[in-house]
Amino acid sequence: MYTIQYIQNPYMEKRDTGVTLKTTENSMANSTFIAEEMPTSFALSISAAAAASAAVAAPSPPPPPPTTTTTSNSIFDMIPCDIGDQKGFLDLLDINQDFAPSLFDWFQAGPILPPQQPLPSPASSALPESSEVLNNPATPNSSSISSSSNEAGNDGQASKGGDEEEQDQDKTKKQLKPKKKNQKRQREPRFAFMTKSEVDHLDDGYRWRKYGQKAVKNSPYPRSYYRCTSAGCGVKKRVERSSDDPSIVVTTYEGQHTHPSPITTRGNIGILTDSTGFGAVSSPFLIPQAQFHQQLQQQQQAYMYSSSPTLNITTNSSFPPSSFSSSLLGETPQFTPSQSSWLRDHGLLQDIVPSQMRKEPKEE
DNA sequence: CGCTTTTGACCGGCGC
DNA sequence: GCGCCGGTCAAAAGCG
Repeated sequence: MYTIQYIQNPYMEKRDTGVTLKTTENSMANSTFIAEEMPTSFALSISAAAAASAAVAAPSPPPPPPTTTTTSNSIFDMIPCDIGDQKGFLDLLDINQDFAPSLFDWFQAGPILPPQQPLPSPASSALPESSEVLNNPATPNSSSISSSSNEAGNDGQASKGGDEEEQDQDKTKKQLKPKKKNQKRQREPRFAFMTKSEVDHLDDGYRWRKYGQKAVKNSPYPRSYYRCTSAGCGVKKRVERSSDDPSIVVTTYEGQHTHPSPITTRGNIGILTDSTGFGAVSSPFLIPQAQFHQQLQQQQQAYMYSSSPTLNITTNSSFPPSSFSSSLLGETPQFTPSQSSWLRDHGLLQDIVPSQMRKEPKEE
């Protein structure tokens, strides 16, 4: 099972506000995504075993303990992490804050549609500024984010290609990009989650190339930096093991993929597909925004009519499927077709599914 | 041979 | 201004 929690400051502490996504599947694990400042916490549970069922937790009640004990191998066991940034998760995502960001939103990191059905849940107001999501599940690969910093990151770097001349100048400058000083580089939306895993680098369906590794202060474990290998795709991710709990891996994603997941392409995601409808998975990263919006709208409508919504996202953002309701905590959550597709489209399930499941279905 | 990982150097931001 | 730290670069090594 995966437990996903949304925490405001994942890193430092798991806050109340959190969403927990729990999935219990064969080999699934628990992950918790935490988004900063998420007003309410919600939990989502998915039981993969059943085939893609998921439930979302309800909003208000005190957030469940972040630590779940499951094990899985994919990213999807998330645990709350903290992303260093102070910025709100929404900011990072570039999401309209009016709509409370949801975990899903986060995943998709894309623009969100206006809520068609305002959720009753109050949490919304709170979302103001958090920006990162963490999850603390206990599964195979989890990681937490720490986006804090200032990141000077580089997204902005255009550098490389940019001017070769610069390179000539100095090697010293090699990496420099003429960034404008005043202009801090804009950070791409980031999303972090923690997963309990023995493997540091989780298989999330995309291909990554490691471009750096740094020792982390106050932690015996190094942080690894990965970049999506697809041409033109600037998505990056950081992976580090929690010093508090070595079994937990914190993964932070930054940016949006501009291409489909190799896995998807290959049809690896099958797991949930067929029966569950997770099939044609397209993670949020994969979908062009315009298209994504359309899908969302359609999906939203679908949700509205969904007869048995099991998941509920409590943020004010109605966005994601309002149908996700928290009804099923603890039990095997089930996704309605529309829900499934929603998750799928947003990359939730896809991302959440442990690689194991995708690759080698286990029994657990 | 091509791609990925390793690893030391370097840069920019931030705090003191 | 200086030092620390996070993040990135790129050459070299490793691997299939």
